[in-house]
Amino acid sequence: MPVVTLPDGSRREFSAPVSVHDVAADIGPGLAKAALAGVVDGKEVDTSYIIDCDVDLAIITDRQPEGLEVIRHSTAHLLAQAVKQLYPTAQVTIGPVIEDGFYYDFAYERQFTPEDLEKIEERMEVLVKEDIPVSRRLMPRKEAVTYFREMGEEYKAEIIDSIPSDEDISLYRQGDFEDLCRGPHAPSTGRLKAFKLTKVAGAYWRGNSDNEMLTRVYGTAWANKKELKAYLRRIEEAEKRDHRKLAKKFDLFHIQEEAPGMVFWHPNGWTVYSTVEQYMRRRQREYGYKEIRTPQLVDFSLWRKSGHADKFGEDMFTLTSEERQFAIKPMNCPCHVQVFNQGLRSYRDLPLRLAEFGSCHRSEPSGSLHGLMRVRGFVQDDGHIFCSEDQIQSEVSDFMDLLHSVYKDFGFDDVIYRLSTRPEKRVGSDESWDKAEKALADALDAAGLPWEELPGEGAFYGPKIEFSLKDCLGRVWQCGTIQVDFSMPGRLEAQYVAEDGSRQSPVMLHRAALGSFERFIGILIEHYEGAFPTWLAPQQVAIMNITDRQADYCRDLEARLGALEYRASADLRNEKIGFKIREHTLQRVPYLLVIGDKEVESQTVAVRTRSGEDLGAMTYESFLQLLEQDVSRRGRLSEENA
RNA sequence: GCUCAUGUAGCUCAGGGGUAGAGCACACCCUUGGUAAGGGUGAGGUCGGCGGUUCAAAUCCGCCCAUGAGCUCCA
Repeated sequence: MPVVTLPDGSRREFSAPVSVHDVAADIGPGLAKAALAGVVDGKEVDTSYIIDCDVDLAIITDRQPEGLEVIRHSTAHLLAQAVKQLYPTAQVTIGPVIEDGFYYDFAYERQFTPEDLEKIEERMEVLVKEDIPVSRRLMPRKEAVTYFREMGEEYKAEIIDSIPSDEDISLYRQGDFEDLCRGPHAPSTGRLKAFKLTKVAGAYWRGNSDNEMLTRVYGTAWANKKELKAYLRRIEEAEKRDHRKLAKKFDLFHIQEEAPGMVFWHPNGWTVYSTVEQYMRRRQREYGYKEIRTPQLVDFSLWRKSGHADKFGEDMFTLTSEERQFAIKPMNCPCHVQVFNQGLRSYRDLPLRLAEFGSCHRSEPSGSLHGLMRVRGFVQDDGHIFCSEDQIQSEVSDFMDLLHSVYKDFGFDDVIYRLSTRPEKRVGSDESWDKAEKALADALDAAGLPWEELPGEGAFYGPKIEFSLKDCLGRVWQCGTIQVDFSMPGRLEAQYVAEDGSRQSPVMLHRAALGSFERFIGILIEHYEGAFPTWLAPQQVAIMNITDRQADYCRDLEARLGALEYRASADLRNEKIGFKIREHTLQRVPYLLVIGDKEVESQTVAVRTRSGEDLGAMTYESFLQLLEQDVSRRGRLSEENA
């Protein structure tokens, strides 16, 4: 006599064991139709699961996130079934749910092509129409291994071996296809109504590049066609914002074959870049940093000493001159230690904050290059703080202050904090780690920030905080970081004289707010879709004459604004005003000044914004005030000032 | 680095074993026009590079380079 308690607290009593589906049907026919799975006493089960004792039950439909996962997982199985029918010698491996969809990896004699994808998707549609019921059964481990091995599914057999021995091995069958799976699954293939295979790609077995490469099929699946369509539209939106596309449209930068992964900045892009750089320079000076500059080429022996040669030797660009081997610096830290090491340092010098817009080169794998987001030549807004252990917390707090106000100025209000703590392999005493981890955590807590701990994810030389920001599409980008380093100062013999006259190694904090200028500007381009706020806009004001009669007045305005360091230029081309407005609006110039006889006569400017708003005629002084206000607000979303 | 795809005019793209195409951009001419595209004329390409097959290759084949999507990696 099972009693079923539903999430709303209501109870239903049954005279005999019932399935989840029966309970749903007892509640209502609509729910019975919508049920995809159930949660019995906290465990996800199929709708066919038999309840034979008193339980808590929640019915899962496609309205819940769990339901969507079931749909995606079942669609992955549907994909595998279609593949096995079309390519019987293909072996199935794994097919998990991922964000917005799923994938399935197959081992096959060749990689699938986009044409295969079309065929597979067609077959999936056929299988959905057939509405094949899905059933589950249990099998002892050994038997399961033999079962899959006999089917020629070596990978599946291997997976079973890695399942903890106390777990049941469950198999799901739909028609001619049976797969190892924990479940739950949709009750039949007919329930899968909105999916699309999106791409094929290679992927290594078990994610290890030493293993063979499988062929992976990616797909997306949703509760209904409408959601699928909305998803595809979202993808299109993101593609429109692609910084590589916008770079062409707005003439910001280019990358060419002869210098893969390195950026040729054009005047427009470089204006943004140098504005960001000058801004960072000013902000860091405010926070007590001394700017320095260190060499690009450094003898390989320093990289051996710092330990980078061992770990990253292959990924450094090297060259030989007069029989000496050099590396182009992949990072700035060892060079900053060299600056610290000049002269005898006292505890009174601490904390010493050194900053460099350090140009670095790393030989990133060719396949990983991606526009400005992953490059081989980049510039970090790098900084190193040499301090004592006691100073860590206040230094971290100060840095977070700086970082927040910087992010706000760039229009990012949403920051995610992650603290990575000691890994198994590490240097430094446990006491030092205790102290450093606590200092970082305390700094986060003191600022009242929500943070997540990533245990064991710290670097071997110390714990770190990573700062990620969310752009306007909700995408997360890791930019800032602050890392405690117990190792490098010792390796590179950095010392200071302590109060008691003894020699001590300082703690070194590595920190960056933007990460790399390249990547950060890439993020800015996508965040703003090329419509930079006025302080960053490559061109801030376009001055357009209606006829040649106003040319001199336009040139005069251009000169006056230029003298005040505004980026204004006159467009005196023999074109109609509508044409010029269209062009500069598309180029996202914040302010368009229309100059006709009326404006010359009254010595005013007619102002139009890039959003199409007509602000009417105003005096030059009024416009200047408007412009100044806009620029000084930077990218801040709220009215408060820096 | 691995897998698959792609590479044609400045840009976006069509074409495809037999004289290289469009739109936009560009140049010149006409037009001096008040808030998102005025008209005409013209110039522009060794079809990513190297090699092969062929009477003939941008087209088919091989290698290389770069790019794109993933995988691996990311101090």
